[in-house]
Amino acid sequence: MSDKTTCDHIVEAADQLFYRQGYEHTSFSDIADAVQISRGNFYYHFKTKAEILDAVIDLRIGNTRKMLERWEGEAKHPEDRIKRYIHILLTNWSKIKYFGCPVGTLCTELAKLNHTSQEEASKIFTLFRTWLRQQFILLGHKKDADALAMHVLAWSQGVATLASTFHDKKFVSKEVKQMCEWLKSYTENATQTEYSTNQNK
Amino acid sequence: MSDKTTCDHIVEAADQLFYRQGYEHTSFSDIADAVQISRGNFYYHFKTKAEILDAVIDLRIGNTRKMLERWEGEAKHPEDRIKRYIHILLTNWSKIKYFGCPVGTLCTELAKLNHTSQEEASKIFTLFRTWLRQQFILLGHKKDADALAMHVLAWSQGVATLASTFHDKKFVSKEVKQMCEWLKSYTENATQTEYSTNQNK
DNA sequence: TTTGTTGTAGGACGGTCATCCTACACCTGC
DNA sequence: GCAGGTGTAGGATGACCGTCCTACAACAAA
Repeated sequence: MSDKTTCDHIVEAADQLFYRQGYEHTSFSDIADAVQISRGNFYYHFKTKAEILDAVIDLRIGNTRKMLERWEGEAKHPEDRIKRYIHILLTNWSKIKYFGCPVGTLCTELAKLNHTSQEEASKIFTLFRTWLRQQFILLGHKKDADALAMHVLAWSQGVATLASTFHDKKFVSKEVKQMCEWLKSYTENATQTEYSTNQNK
Repeated sequence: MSDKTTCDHIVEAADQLFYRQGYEHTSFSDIADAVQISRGNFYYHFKTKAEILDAVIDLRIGNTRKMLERWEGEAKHPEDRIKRYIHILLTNWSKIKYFGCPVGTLCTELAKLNHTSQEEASKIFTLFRTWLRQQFILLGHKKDADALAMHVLAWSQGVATLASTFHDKKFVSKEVKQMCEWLKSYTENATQTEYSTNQNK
């Protein structure tokens, strides 16, 4: 906390505001108020709003990477790891209820703005995709791993979207349960022994 | 075409622009340019931007209702009707590729803006939900009908979101195929005879 | 012809936005 | 003490936004 720079604080505040209000609907003043900093002083840290966005995306990529690594430490079995992903829908329910999935909603917004950082934002999705794929490979689904990863991604995305529209936790719980059952059917005939903790490179 | 009022043209142009650029990112000038009308003259037709949004939502509700009725005429078997819904992902691919699902993205945006018309927009979702539920009831899944409807809704939403992020048509085709297969498993043991064309009321 | 309604054109308004500039406080090294 | 880098404060700028107003064209009814 003490060693965080003003720059870090700006990016963290922007991260939250972009999630809750959207990128475009968040002004410099909003961020300035959140960080308790002079509005005009932003130029010293970030030349443009797009630069803040890129920093926010980088932050999210970093945080996601850390989270995935943590999950790998906490759960050795790939099924349990994938379950961690699925369960974000419940653990982050209080936010998802109002603002949906931070990744999906950002990508959607940037697509409509035809923003330069669209591809950069999609990298957060790709991070999850690659990680999920790796888990499915470990489960023995080498050929279908990417399709399975995309399927999990899409499923959770859809649930998040409907969750924020209807604010219905029972629906989310039901879908999470279904996803876990579906996952189980892809786990049962997998060899239990040879899971490697090593990722790609 | 000839009997359309200026008002209709405004709403139709706004409908398209809200879909492609988002509600907030679309200005009065944008709509005015599209309709070839004086910018300041909007006040005569719509007192506020929110009023245009409500008109757009009403238009979408009307169009959706018409489409569902058309589907009912074209397909007598509930499975085929639900398939029509699933296949929008492919028939509207050229738009979904860039802008996602018009319903989901609007609801998501309005949620972040904390806009008054959030509930109104969610009615478009509810329209699909109710219709899908009815089809599942006709398929003999009286008890689970709503959950199944929500599942189809969520699944297609997620696919649309990832489709607009990765622009990958193969993925969409694959998921559509899977959805149809999944649907089939809920159709096979349904009684083939007694499908009623009558809806609720 | 006059009156009134309906619709349009174009610009004025107050506000907000991203951006940019300048003045100033703080600190470190000389 | 002084110079120079680092960070901050606060306001200026110009563009754009939603909103609103007024003048005017077109047409129908009186």
